[in-house]
Parts: sequence; C-alpha cells; structure tokens
Amino acid sequence: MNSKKFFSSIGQYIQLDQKEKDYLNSVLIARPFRSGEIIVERNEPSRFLIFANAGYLMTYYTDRDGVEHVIQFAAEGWWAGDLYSLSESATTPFSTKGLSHGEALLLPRMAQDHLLENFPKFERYFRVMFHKGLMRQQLRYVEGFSASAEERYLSFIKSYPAILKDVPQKYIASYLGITPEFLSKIRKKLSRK
Amino acid sequence: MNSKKFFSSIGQYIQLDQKEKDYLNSVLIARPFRSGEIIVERNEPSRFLIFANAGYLMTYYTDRDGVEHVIQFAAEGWWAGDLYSLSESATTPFSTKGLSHGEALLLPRMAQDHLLENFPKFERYFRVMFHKGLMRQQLRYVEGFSASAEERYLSFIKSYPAILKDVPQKYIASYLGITPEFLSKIRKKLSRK
DNA sequence: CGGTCTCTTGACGGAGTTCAAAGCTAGTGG
DNA sequence: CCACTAGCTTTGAACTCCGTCAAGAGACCG
Repeated sequence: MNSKKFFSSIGQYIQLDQKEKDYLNSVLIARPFRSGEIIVERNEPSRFLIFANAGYLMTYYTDRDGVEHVIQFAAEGWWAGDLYSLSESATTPFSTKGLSHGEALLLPRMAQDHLLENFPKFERYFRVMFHKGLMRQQLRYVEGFSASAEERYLSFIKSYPAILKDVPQKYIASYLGITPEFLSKIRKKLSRK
Repeated sequence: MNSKKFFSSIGQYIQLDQKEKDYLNSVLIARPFRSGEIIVERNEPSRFLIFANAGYLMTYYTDRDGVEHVIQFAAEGWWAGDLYSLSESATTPFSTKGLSHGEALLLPRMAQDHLLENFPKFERYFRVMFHKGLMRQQLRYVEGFSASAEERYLSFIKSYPAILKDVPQKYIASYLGITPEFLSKIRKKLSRK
C-alpha cells in the first residue's frame, strides 16, 4: 500500500512524525474499487473514514423516491464526505461509491479513536478540516438558493475542472441539485454562445 | 456578566476546570443587543465567535440582489453560525443580528487562538462542534433539493418549535429558501386541513 | 393614533421537472 | 477487433412549483 498521498494530504495541516506514520500504515486498509462499485452502503454500520488514494469517489444520499443526491465528490488526495464513523451514530445515511478504477484507504473507527486519544494533533487536524468543510457547505447552501442552475454550473466548472472531465454528467447534475435533462439544456445553451 | 449558560453549553462536551473558566471570564465580552441590531456586518474583520447568552440571533448572507439568506438561527445557549474568526480569512461574508432583546457573548479571535494553544481540550470541543455542524448542514443541503418547501416547513416546525414562535416569518422563509409570500401560502394551505 | 414594517392574497410568469423517445458512448464478450 | 448492449446524453412538449409584482390587511411601536 502506498500511503504517500495520504501523508502529504494530512501534512498540509499537521506535521507527522515517523511513529505516527508507522501507526497509520499499520491500521489503514487498502480498498481497490471499480467504477460504480459501492464501498459503503447507507444504513450500514459507519465504520470508516474513506480517503481517495487513486481515482474518484462520490458520497451521496438516496431520498424517499430513490433519487441519488451527491453530497461530495472526492478526487485523489481528498477525503470522502461520509463523516458518520466519527460520530456516535451506529450507521451512516450516506453511500459512497467509485466513479472510476481506483483505490481507497479506509481508516477504521477504532483507529480514529486511537489517533484522537494518543496523538492530540489529530484533534487539531480534524478540527481544521471540519471547520473548512462547514464554511464551504454553508456557502454552497446559500448558493443553492441565490444562484440559478446555470450560474451554479459555471461556478462548478471553475472550481472543479478535473472532476468535470472524469465524472458522468448525471452526477454533476445531482451535485448541482438539478435533473440530468436540465443540465443538458444548460450546456446546449452555453455552447451556442 | 453571567456566563453560566456559556459554561454549561461547553460543559456538554468537555469538562472545564476553574482555571479555564477564569480565563474565559477574563476574555469574554458582553454585548447587549436589541431586535434588528447588527452585531457583526459582512465584509467587516471577522473578530469574534458569537454566543447567544440571552435572546435570539441570526446569521445571514446577503446576495448580489440584496436578498438576505438565513444561514442559522441561534437561540439562548447556541453559537451563531459565523465561523470566520477561526479561519485565516480576514473578513466574514456573513452578518449577524439580533432578533430580540438579548445579550451576546463575544469570544475574540486572540482568545480563540490562546484557548487552542494552551487548553488542548478546546481543539476537541471545536472538532466535535464543527463535525456535528457539518453533518447537519450536509443533510440540510440534501433536504433543500429533495423535499418540497411545504415538507421543509413541516420539518422546521418539528425541529425548532421555539424559534417558530419568536422569529418573524420572513426570516423563517429565508431559512427555508423560499419567499415570505410563498410561506404564507403554505401556511394557509396547512391551516385548511 | 399615525406610520412603518410584516403578513396575506391573487394574477401572472418563468425556472426547472417529468415523461417519452431517439441518438450516442463505452465496456464486455465472442 | 468488432458487435452488442446497457447506460448515458440529448431533445421536445406539457406541466408544476415557486417567484414576482402589486395591493390590501394586520400588527407593533413611538
């Protein structure tokens, strides 16, 4: 297992020493996946934080009508959006699946607890990550009501050009909160310009 | 200044000793407010975390068209939703204002830094708060696209009955992502049942 | 009481959905 | 390496939820 990307991602926020890296290497689980493969299914025990070590992942919510709503994409070097393994909740309401061939690194719940108890810098790491994530999510929420679908799509293109190329449009539509049909119409309109 | 509610709110997640309480008492700033009074304005330096010690607060975003979108209400014993003072960002995009007579407690940015440096349990405290907040915000986001305005209103009534009674409807509409007019029509329809 | 802000009501318009069908692409097996 | 198929994307027509605008009714505060 190559955890280089994992360490460098965490290293952006805290300095890891060798002991911590050794510990992480001893608990991380490599989980290869293929496109469409479900890694964690909703209502299952929430046992892992999921890191995209190679390829693309998405975390999504399935509503009463069976429609999938994308919470977050995860490209190489990002955490997936399902955070329930760090809560008291026994199960997660979200599913996480592969959008390409790739490899996830799974950080088991027990290892999360161990990290937070024994390496206090991980409290800081997750505090900063969740803080950033929450601020981002607040703005995304407001954008969902104050900007039109077309504006949100343009904003998405700017922010995530890589994902745009590698992810089916229907999931981008889902991320933006619109139907695939309407995204197609937006794209047609934009291409005429 | 009576910081009893403040300590008991934090005490739900971490145990405070006297030294920490003394420090907090020495840095917290009492800030009385009246209904409609702005406590922090958008684009101002983000200098405080804001705790509602008495009364109601709301944190909101003002879009290009001047429309206010409520990010979060804060009743007695809650933090307001503006978290920018904990980031590198110099200013905040959100405003926070009073919805009643009341008193806010302001925790200055320097004190936040001091707490995190010298009392590591505050790393844990904020980690847990942001984690919960982020999970809540993720679900709220999905609900915004998968549920109708009427369903969201019913869900709001269940979750926040106290706020419902004390806050003008136009702000509840804003929180739900709809216009005051449409909320009024929803309420009329529901009352006929 | 008078004025201002909030809530209600109704007519109309538009952004986005739904449904159905056809074209396109990519992964799979022979 | 080609052919098949399943899923993805596009297109169009009808529809719906919610917004906009405007006007009136109520509520609160000095």
